[in-house]
Amino acid sequence: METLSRKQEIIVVASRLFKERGYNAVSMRDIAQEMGIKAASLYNHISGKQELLSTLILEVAREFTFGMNRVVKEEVSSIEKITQVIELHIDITVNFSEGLAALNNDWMHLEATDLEGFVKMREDYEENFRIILKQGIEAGEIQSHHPEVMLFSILSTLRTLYVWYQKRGKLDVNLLKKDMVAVLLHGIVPPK
Amino acid sequence: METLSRKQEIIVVASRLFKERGYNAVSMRDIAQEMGIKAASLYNHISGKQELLSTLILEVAREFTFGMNRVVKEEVSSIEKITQVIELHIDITVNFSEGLAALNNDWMHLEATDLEGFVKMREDYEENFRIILKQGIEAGEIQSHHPEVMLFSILSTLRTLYVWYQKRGKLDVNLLKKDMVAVLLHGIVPPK
DNA sequence: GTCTATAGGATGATAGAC
DNA sequence: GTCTATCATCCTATAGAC
Repeated sequence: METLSRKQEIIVVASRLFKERGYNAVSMRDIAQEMGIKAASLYNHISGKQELLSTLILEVAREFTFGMNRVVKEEVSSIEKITQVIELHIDITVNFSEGLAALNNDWMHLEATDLEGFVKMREDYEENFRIILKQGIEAGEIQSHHPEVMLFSILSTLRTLYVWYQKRGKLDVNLLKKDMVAVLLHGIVPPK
Repeated sequence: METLSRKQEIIVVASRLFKERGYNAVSMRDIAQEMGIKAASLYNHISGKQELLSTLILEVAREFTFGMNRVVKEEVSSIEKITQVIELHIDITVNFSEGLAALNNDWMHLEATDLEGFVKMREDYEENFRIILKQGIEAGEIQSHHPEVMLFSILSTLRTLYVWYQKRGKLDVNLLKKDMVAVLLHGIVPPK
């Protein structure tokens, strides 16, 4: 239990450095120095640098997969599902903001087996989102624009949220959800 | 003139690799191998790895600064200015997509003097965009949501466009502009 | 759990031959 | 303009003492 706590501490430090400089620009010495120990000591708690990356990324990826699967099963309108997806992203941003940086920027540095699993989860996630949008279009709840443009537009906003959320002082989460849903669903131009 | 062409060739190869793996995961040996020469030979054309990064990033950053300054001077409505900014991003995405990856992901690896200049340009750019939004709100052209949410939402979509533009087969640029403006300005929900 | 010492290899860059 | 050879430094990771 003591080692588990120490391991977690390493992961927290590593995630902060990965976020600031990227996986490849952070050395084991950097992480160790930040903790006040020597690099060799890290290996008593973790198997290597790769473990840090995959732990960080896969934990967050599973949150997304789990959350999306929950939303898909709901028996509500497409608009309501999209609202819930937006809220899911904001919740994950608030709770896993450090891991999100690794997931967004360093996923390609995962080792082969982890990479494969990650890409699969990501594709499934996008496909579920795509289906929700298409169902909304069929039901007349959503504009019949090219669904890919909408999917991409919403997803890139939500995926980058972690960068911006920390730069501003931590905002009220419920207010942020409300504003974000409004802007992403209805745009910035008032109705005529 | 011959050397200039060779130099350009190196930059093209480097930008592709940087985009795929990130600046720190690409070695001079990787770049050289891709060109069929040895790493040492690269130094006849460029001063070092840093020059490749700063050349790529600053070229694109200047395009943004130049384009934004042009839009700001126009005597048109705020909505029209935002439309022009969206089109500016799409034009740059189409013409400088490789450099955009470096700008988005590896700007923090610029050396001190270049980094300073880049951050300044980026802040000025955002501030100009912010002013356009605020003017639009005052004029009643734009919803009075928190301007930061709108700014962030639009900018993160536009900044990530390069990832998505290449994944799909190259789309018709004018159609993309039209769809993008529609989604970003009016959202995805049809007017009641 | 942390240390020192070190293996074994990659990295950016230079010197000098051709 | 490209090569070989090489330097000095950094990297991840291991072995073994305390």
